[in-house]
Amino acid sequence: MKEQRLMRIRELVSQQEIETQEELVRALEDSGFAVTQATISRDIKELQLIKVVGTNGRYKYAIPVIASSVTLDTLRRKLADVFVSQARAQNLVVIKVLPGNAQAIGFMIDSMNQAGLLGTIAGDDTILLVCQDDDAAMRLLETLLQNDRKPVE
Amino acid sequence: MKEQRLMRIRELVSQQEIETQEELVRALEDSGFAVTQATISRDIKELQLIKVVGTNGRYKYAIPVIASSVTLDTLRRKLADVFVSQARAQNLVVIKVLPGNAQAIGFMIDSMNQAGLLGTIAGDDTILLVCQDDDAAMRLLETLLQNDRKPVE
DNA sequence: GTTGAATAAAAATTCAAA
DNA sequence: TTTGAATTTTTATTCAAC
Repeated sequence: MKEQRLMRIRELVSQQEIETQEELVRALEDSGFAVTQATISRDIKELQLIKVVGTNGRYKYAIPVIASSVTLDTLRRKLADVFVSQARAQNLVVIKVLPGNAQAIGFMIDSMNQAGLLGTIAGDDTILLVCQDDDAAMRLLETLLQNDRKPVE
Repeated sequence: MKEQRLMRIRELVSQQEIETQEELVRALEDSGFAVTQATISRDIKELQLIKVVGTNGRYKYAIPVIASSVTLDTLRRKLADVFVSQARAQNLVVIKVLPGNAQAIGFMIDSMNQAGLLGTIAGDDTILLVCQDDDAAMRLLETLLQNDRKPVE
């Protein structure tokens, strides 16, 4: 039942302006799901829905852009597809990819707003990642290239 | 004073994990800004910060991806830099750009989650945008290429 | 227009239960 | 593991002041 409810929540949130969890409770009721605010609060956390300010200045729930486009996972997969080599020099990381792919990957990395990553420059097949310090650079590399990891739990 | 505070909030939020507004109040205090939670609540709304679920399962404030990276404006500027030609055939839009730039632009367009845009395919210098219908295609083109517009107000 | 104190409103969590 | 009732915590807003 939970699965269906979660799906319905996504639908509802993307279709109509849901301002509060209570409102969502009511909308779900209309859809045949009887739950309380407590449950909805958990659902929202699980779905990673966010509360954004709409054009009318009021809050509403929304599906985050990051969830719909650039996830770490899609980035890793894409990177794995075009990856050529990787090197680190202190706080700098240089990643080489197949020709023509650097900009797209660079942009994806940029979009992730990784902590400790100061900036990204991409040419045709090379991406330069400028990190805050050596440690941040190491962590970033790990994060990006760790695409063999099994989901936890 | 408010301006500086807003900027500092952005900084704080992107640098450290701020879980609640009270925490932000304290962090601001350390930075020399004395404000209450009420003000922070307004600031957060104004900055359109969102509360997201972090990797540790706890909530934290964040700058929304759409606001921090791909705005329509940055996309238009970038597109203007590399734009070569544009054509529409019914619900399809084909944009030609300088060699090696199609993927990055395609990805940016994709990230914007434009309504009516079903999908994007990018090669080396060509981007194909598949829209819901002719109208959506026309509107998308307008949106993308309208880089001569003065900021309102 | 901006703010804080107080308050209302909303959301997260605890705790017990199934 | 999932849930609701109750509760706590957090956040938004009201209202007065500046």
